Amino acid sequence: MTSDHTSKYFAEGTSKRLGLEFFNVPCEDLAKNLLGKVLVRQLEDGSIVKGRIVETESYLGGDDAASQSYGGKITPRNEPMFMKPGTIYVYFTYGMYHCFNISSQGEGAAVLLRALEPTENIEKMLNFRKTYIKSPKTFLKTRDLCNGPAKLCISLSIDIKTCNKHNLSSWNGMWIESDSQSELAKTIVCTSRIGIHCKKEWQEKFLRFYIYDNPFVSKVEKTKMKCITFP
DNA sequence: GTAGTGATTGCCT
DNA sequence: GGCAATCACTACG
Repeated sequence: MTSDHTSKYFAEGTSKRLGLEFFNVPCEDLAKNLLGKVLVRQLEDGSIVKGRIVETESYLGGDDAASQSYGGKITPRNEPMFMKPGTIYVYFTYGMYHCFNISSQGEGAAVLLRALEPTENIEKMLNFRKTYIKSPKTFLKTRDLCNGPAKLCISLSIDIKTCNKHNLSSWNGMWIESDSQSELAKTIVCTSRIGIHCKKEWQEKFLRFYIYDNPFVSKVEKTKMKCITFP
C-alpha cells in the first residue's frame, strides 16, 4: 500500500474530500457547513469507518467565555485551536473521555463535533464501543454509537496520541468528504451549547447546531431554539 | 421515558 | 487542589 492509498476509494464513488478552503471560514459558518458532511476515519490497518455529521458546536475563542481559548489564552493543551483551519484538536476530559474539534478561521476558534449518523463499518464502531461498556445487560443500538462527543471518539478510535494536531485537508488518518446527500438543503436547529458553565450571556448563545428531526442527535431541544433553512 | 450520581485523571491556577 | 465542551448505571414510574 502506498502513501496514496486513499485514491482507490475516491475513484469508486462520487464523494470528494474537502480541502483547506472548506475549513478557512468563520467558526459558526464551519459548524453549519459541516452538517451533512461525512467524517471518514482510516485506521492503521487500512479499514475505513464513516459517519455523517449531524450535530456541532462553535467555540469562538476571544470573548467566548465557554471556550478553552477564552481571552486568547494559549496553553499546551489548546494550542491546536490556534493552528491553521482544519487542524484536529482532541482533548481529554472528565478523567476518561476525549472530545474532537476542528479549528476554523479566527484566533482560537474551533468546532466541536457532537454527533454522527454511522454510515459505514458499523460493526467496527460497535466493537470499539463495547469495550467501554461494563454491564452485560446494556444493548447498543446504532443510534447509541455516536450520539455524543465522547461516544463518537470511542466509535472512531479518536484519541490525542494518534489524531491531535493533524490537518483534515492532508492527513491520511482522517478527513471530511461531501457526497450528493451533503449538498441537499436542510433545516438546521440553532440552540444553546451543552455542558458548559460560564456567564449567562455566553451560556445561552445559540452556538449549537443540529439537523432537524435527525434521530442520531445527542439531545433534542424543545423550547429555546430557532430553525433556519440551509444553505 | 427521565433524574440523579459516581467514575477517573491530565491540565491549569 | 479543583475541576472538566461526558457517560453509564441505577432507580423510579
